[in-house]
Amino acid sequence: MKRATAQNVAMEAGVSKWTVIRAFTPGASITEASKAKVLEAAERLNYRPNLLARSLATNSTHQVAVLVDDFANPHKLPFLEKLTASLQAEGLVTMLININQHYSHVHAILNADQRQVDAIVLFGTAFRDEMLTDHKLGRGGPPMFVLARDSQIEGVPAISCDAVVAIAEIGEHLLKRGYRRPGFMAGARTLSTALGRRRNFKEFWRTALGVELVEMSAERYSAEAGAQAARDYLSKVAPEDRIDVLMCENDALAFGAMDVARSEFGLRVPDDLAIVGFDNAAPAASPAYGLTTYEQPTDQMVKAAIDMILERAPRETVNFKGELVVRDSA
Amino acid sequence: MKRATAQNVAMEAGVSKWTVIRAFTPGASITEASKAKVLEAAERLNYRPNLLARSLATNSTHQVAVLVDDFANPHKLPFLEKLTASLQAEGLVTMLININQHYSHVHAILNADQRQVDAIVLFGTAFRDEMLTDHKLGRGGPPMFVLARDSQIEGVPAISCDAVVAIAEIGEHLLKRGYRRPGFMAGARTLSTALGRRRNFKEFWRTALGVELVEMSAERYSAEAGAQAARDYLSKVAPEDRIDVLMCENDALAFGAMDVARSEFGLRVPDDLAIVGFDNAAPAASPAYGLTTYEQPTDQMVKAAIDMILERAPRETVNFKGELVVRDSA
DNA sequence: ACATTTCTTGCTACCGGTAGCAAACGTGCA
DNA sequence: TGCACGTTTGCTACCGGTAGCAAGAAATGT
Repeated sequence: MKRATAQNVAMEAGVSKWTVIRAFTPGASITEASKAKVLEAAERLNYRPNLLARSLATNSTHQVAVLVDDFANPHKLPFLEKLTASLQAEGLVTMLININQHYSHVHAILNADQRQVDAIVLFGTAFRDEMLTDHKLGRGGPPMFVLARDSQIEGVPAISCDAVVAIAEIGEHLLKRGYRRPGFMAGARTLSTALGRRRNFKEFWRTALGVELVEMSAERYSAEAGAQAARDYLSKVAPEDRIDVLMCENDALAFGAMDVARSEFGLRVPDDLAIVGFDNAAPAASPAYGLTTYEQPTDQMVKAAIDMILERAPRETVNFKGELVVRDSA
Repeated sequence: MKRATAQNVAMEAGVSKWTVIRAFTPGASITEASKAKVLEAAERLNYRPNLLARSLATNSTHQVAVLVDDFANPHKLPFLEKLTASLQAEGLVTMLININQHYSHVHAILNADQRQVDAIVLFGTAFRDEMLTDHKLGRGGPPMFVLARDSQIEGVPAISCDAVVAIAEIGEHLLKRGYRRPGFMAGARTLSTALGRRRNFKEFWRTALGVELVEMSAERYSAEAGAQAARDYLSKVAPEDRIDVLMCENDALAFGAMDVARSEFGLRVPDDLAIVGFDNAAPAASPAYGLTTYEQPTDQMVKAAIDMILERAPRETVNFKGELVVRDSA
């Protein structure tokens, strides 16, 4: 059984289809009498307006594509929750696109564009800027934004947490606590994102103490990859030559590293090895980890992204200051 | 600048718009010559077909609404990853809808329906069956499915993990390990879902040992709520009167309970209190928790859901057997 | 009572595609 | 050269709404 259209309701109510539309358009010019008549007929036929047809006519879908490529990061879930809730509060709906080996960013952007989304939010880490600059959508394409990562892409503003300030805060804290042999674990060696935090952290120690950073790289941004990278390092380097504090590019890596340090190498955290993460993912707060980490100002970031999408704010890169969360691990 | 339409390309290439459409329709009847001509003109104008218009004409959007209401459960993320990836592999796109206090199931279903989605997947826990039975979409509405939960709703098949078998397996394991004073922590006392696992578990112990289950309820399905529920119980009951094993309705609750038991009450897990979860969320595998839990057959479930959506399988409730994952906690 | 203003209703045209029929085209064969 | 046939192309009608104009109805003023 096909669904009822405005035309069907119109016939049922004995009016024209435009009167039916008006009955469903808030603030439209229509008498109470005909509105009631239409609404009753609509009820009888179980009429629900077709938003697809409306979108086609109004040239606006109220849909926002959100591209996610690192589901391994547990922090994605609460962030996604806030993002979807805030979008919905503005009458926007989320098209969630999973970027993976079988579904590239370019593919996703093309698809989202053809579905006439109002905006595309790149909410991930694993893409290279070149991917996107190569593929300009040209005229009429939806505006794009990068969320929770920086971006050098021309015409694609980024909404992110201020990495310079964050790293400086973390560095100062570690310095004050007396750590002197720092290490850094990056999540994916090839990405320009990784370079940001790493470079800042490296620079910090060089300037502060003239000390060189020990660098290691995990294959991906996951606890398993972090565990493996830590295992590689710890089994290679003798206890007396080891770093005394490890900064991980995100919490997922930190959890893996801490697990390995404690259970496979019998190290005490923070006494033998201090660990710092980034994101303040849920398990970080648990006494099982007690991870010192850095919390991104997700509320502000989400708000800023939505303001840009709705053109309530200028579409330009913005940074927000996050907050250092000190716990037991460092 | 507005985007180019088939009509624009047609004029540019000196053909009719239908020929342009054919150039973009695989297998359509068109000569190589005109196809090349059209494609070249399309390239010049940067033409991309409008899927909205196509959806309106073909009456199929290739969009599936996925309603999620428990973002607090870390297990949702990998599950969502699989679901979106599999949908995309079939050419379907995910409309992610966040159900919360400000956005009800009914609201979400109405919206998804008006956007003409091809199917609606209820991927959550917090809804009551009545909510949905009350609100039948009537003729022409998209098919609905319940994923990872059971459902008694008429006409809404459920794809879930067999709770009876799961609870029996867990019970047998605990019995064999010698636990005799069982407790159960539910995530939300009011929901019928909760009743399933709880009832089965209760029944199991009653039948096996004639023992009564100690029941407790958390406010929500989150680590914090689990922690609070455990705190309430442990501070109320003297050590000698306590349960010796606690089955939690999901891992998130178990993590919170374990944290509290160990760090606030100095209990050893599993010696003083054994703990079992459900879902096999990522942190369960970590040595920090080593949680004995039950893994749902997510791959099978996702596949089954998609087969039903695409009508490759009959649309009827199915159950799949999961797997007990024994670790240190029980 | 009649002119004028305002509100309500119906209309045409349009959004950008798809479906399927009919005409135009090119080709093979007698 | 003429005819039948299959292929290619263009056409009308349609999907279900929106925009904005114009005619008709009702309310207001004098």
